[in-house]
Amino acid sequence: MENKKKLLVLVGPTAVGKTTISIDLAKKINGEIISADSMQIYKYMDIGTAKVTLEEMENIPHYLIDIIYPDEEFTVAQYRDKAQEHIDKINNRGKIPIIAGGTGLYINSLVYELKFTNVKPNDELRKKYNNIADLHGNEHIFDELYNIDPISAEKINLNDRKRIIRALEIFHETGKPMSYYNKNFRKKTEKYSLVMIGLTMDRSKLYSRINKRVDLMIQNGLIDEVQKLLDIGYTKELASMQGIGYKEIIPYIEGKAGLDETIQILKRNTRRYAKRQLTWFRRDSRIKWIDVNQFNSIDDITKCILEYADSLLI
RNA sequence: GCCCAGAUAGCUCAGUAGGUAGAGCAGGGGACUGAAAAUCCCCGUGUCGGUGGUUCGAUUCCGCCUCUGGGCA
Repeated sequence: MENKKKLLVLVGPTAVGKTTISIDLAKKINGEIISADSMQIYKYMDIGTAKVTLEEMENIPHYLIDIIYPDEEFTVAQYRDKAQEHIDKINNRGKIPIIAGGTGLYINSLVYELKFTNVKPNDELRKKYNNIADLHGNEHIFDELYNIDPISAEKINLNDRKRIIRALEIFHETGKPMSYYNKNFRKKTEKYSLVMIGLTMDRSKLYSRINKRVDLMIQNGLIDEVQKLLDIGYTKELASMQGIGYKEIIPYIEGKAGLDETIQILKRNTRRYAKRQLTWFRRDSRIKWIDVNQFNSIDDITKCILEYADSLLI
């Protein structure tokens, strides 16, 4: 029997304490950390993404943080390729890779047999379809999709323009409908000796942590950080600038919103994001959930994780 | 102490010419496959402040009480 590579995945909503716990865990199991966070990949975006600092890392190697500039494009497929490389290398060194992060799609790209088509984003095509939809309504492009790929069209809402366009894009580039590629939609990977841990806590406690963290971000200079990004020339249209903590601050900098209002919206959007993350991760039955409030210390939480992960420690 | 205005969903408020009520925000649930911190879908029962009265029936009308604003002393 072949020796499967080991993989420990640590997920959870924003502000639940993933960073601290992942580092403590890495120290105890001789692990290295691979981030699964779609915003921490960007350089210069530190405060708003609650990025780990060098000091916090405590010499534990971290990967896939600060890997591109905010105006560069990045996709899940790239993430998956890079992450898999790191997983292999860390295993080869006799250490345990820990995926830690909150971006569900990135996690799924490693933990399911996602067969991405080889259709890369086509900005021109996307622009074209956006224009059509602006002029004639979503119905127009939705109908086009329905004619070529009714199966996918059934699953996509008329208002979800992004997905309609992506499905059209796939057909346009390959001549085959998206549903053709999505046959093994939710096939769990068997590639790894895998343990998945989810961190959670009482919703109201999580929300007050989020609110406090946002206040702290503002205190620590989030507004300056956003201002600097704008000064460099990174515009609000960039995917990176759509991140929570950036898209809300820009109207304030532009004088279109007051500070209190801005902070309220930022807190709310972060709360909603945490909720969506929980929705996403709840779907994966492999995740073993840990309510972090039931423990008195980080050390106790890590010990609990180690019990779940004993199969990796042999 | 007196006069006036309020008291309805977690918050701000609307409403019922008497037949037990609905918006916004907040919040909850869900979807998701190369933009994902993105994008999208669904969800509103609450002693209508308390108590007594009128009435077949009161959150709605009347009395008293409590509380909160504002005004007069």
